[in-house]
Amino acid sequence: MSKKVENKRGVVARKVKGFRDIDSNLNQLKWKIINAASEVYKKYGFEHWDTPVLEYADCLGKYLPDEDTVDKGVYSFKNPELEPVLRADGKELRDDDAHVVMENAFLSMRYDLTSPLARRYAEGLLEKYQRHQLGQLKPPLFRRYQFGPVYRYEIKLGPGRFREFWQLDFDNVGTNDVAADAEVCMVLSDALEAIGLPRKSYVVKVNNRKILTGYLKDLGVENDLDEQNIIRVIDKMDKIGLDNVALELAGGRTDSSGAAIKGLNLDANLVIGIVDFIKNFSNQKTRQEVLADLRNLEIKNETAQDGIQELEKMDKILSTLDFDEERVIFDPSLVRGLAYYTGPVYEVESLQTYIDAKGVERRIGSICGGGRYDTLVENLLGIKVPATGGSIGVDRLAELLMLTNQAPKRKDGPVFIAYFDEELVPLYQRMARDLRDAGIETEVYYGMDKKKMKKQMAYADDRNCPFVILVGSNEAEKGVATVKNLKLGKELSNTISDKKEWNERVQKEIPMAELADYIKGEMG
RNA sequence: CCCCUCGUAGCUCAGUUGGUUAGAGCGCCUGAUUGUGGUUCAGGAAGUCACUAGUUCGACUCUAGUCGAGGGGACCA
Repeated sequence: MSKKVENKRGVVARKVKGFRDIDSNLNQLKWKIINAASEVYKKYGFEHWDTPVLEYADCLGKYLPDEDTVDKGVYSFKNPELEPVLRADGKELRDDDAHVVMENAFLSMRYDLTSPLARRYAEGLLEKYQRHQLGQLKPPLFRRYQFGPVYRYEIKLGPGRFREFWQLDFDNVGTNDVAADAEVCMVLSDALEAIGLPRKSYVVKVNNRKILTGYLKDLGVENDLDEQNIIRVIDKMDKIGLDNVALELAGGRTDSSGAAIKGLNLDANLVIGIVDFIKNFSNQKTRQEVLADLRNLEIKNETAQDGIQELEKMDKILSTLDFDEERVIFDPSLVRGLAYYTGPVYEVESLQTYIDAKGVERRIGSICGGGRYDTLVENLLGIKVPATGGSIGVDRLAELLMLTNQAPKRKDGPVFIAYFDEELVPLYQRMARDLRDAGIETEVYYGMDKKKMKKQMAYADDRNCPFVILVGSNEAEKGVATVKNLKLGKELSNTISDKKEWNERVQKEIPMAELADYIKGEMG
């Protein structure tokens, strides 16, 4: 560290914990993912929408903060502006003197892209119809894709787990057709392959919540809360294994670190029933085999039978389009933790592994998720609007590509024009403009230490510039530019130790008028 | 929030049972080369050993607490 300097303002520049600065390399990768997936989404007919980062807290879901702080993982605060309080019918609430009641509403930063979608959709309906007519309304079909940052106040941060991260969603609102669910699986698969994941390096896992829900009903689980708790435990299957799932369903367990995890204390028969169900599907089977197994269970519950039929329909579509088990499998033990899923659920698991810094082989795990959520809009409007969609975790996927060395190579920097003389600055700018007009990314040196050619070269090298253009008084008089090929120089540096020879082989004088054409030709 | 491990130069890390002046590699800076990135060579700067208190003649080293990081767990719309 250099000498300690007193900070006169007393401010320490620092990044907020859990948030990230993203350099140009990571940005390159991130936008490659976004662009490739967006093209696929568009091809399926989804439209590009954006919504604001801030929403009214009550529109975002079940989280209604009571204090001016982050609540249950959602960043929330009071709007500094006073606004009218609205009644359920959209009219302004008034007090006894007919004055509009004003308040500072709670605002929240979005924690996913699905809730703002529900808000947008519901708002559109509310504008067109009075609330009392909504009951008879056939909800219109709306299909959009959207990407952007979402925010969660995560308590424990870890690799690949941030408080600001990007999602890449596509959704169908206003359809109960299971064909749309089959399509979601195909979109996810196509998108991942467009991004560059090889076939068989990932698998889309599909299940239907209705099957488990119905099965549990047969076992006597009627209560929604019990069902949620059971689902949450089953969701941990991958992580903790079947035996520990059984323990958590029953009396609880003590994990390897010695921490006690309390169980759900379910009835022993119920636990056996659930474990038996999951056990059936612990081995990889074909979709047909899974369907046969499900039918053989002879679950009486109608909801469960619905779910099985929906899976059958999805299988028919997927099979017709040659989406075989290499891409999409059925896994009845897949549940996903989220409460709002009502039917088909999907999750994409990366099958790739990597070796971490300590030499341990690790798996990447889930990179996409999705499912059918038929009650999300209902929570806002009171009318049932079926919807289904999926989402790619952009940051997770970017990390996967980095860890498995599939990230694109570092991009070339711009062509770099070195500085020699103040009088030549207009010429430098002229050259830069001509190169840019020819479609070449070009930069003129503006650094503070212009006197030092070494500094300029080091800067260009740092930026991974392919060419440096040197025009001093010698070149200016002759009407030429010395073009130095940094990339070639890098290659030759292994074989040449003499500086002069090195420069001679790597540099060329080019007439000013031919500069753009020459560089264009060299860059291919 | 719970458990474990760790905190020494910008980075990655050495540092003898507690002993006098805390080291290396990489990076950075200067020069050989005042018009040139690599390589080579010669030099140089840089650390309150996370912080606070305690034990001790003496603490980077031991103890406690605080803060921070990593790993595991709980949670995860």
